[in-house]
Amino acid sequence: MGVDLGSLVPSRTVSVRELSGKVLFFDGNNVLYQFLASIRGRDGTPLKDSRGRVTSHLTGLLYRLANLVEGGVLPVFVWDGKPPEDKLATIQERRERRDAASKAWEKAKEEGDLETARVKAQQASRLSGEMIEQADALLDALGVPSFTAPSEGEAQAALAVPEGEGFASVSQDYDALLFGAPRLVRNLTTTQKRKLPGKDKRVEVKPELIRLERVLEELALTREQLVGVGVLMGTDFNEGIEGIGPKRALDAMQEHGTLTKAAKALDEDAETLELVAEIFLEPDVGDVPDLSWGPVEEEAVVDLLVGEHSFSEDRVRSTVERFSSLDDPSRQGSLEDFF
DNA sequence: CAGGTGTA
DNA sequence: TACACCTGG
Repeated sequence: MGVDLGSLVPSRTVSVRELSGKVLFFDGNNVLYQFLASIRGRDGTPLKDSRGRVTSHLTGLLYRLANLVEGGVLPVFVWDGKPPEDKLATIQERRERRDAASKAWEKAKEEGDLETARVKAQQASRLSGEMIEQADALLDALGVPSFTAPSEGEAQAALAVPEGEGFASVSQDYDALLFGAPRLVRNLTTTQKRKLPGKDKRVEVKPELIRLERVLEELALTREQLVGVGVLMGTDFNEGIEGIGPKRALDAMQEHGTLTKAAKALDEDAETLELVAEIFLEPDVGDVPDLSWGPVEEEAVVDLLVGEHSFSEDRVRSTVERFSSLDDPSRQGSLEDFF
């Protein structure tokens, strides 16, 4: 998922406390997918309500947001609209991979191989339109604003982030940087521990802040060149080149300056790669609507989570209390008015 | 993922 | 108090 820039980009750890009072634009689909893939029982089965419908995305959203809002964060969720045409081939491949994982999961479960079952179950995760609707209804009841992007939520979130320290994108994917997000927060959890993929163990992961300006400075690249690095390595929209990882992609862009020249030097189809670069450099985004936080509608949250999805009422009510900081009426209107 | 509980 | 383990839904 996303472009693997981790080994190249400089970052600093950041605490939730430091993010207090800041407006964070969440890549909603990315965040829900993380919950769906990680909030699971021992054999890899996600949490479900009494009717058998998956609830991992709702559990994750409720508790994650409770911590952040309690810490003073002002969240905004951005959902994916229509996938870009260019992405269709990749999406098709992904569907095939998921189907294969799904079959392997069933097989591993039959054979009692729990570890493999868990891994395959995660790979089989899929986020449905219904899950997004449920999550959006929950946000609405909690007083957290959301909107849908024309296309990629990641791109919309990245470009919605104004200049200024009061704002950042939130996603696990480095793609946000290619789309031009001035600041990106990754690993935004409160307990600083995260389950290792596949293992039933947790490892310390601290939230980190990445500044695009700093990345470009450090790597001595323009944003166009950074996109070139990503495209050479492979993104959600293209496969990448065999034998080219972060190091060689960076070297190639530093040496040749443009993606076209680097591609030619590597004997690759420059035209196709430039088309992929265009997705990042000319993303399909729209205007950011006026945003407002609160009030928190406790009864609506209870109806949804307890009535509809079998959550425990006591737990829900006490968690909803933690959203009270959003009831401040000064937090309504357009973004420029906040700071 | 995050909170709660058991154990030393 | 610290941390491994379990549950939630």
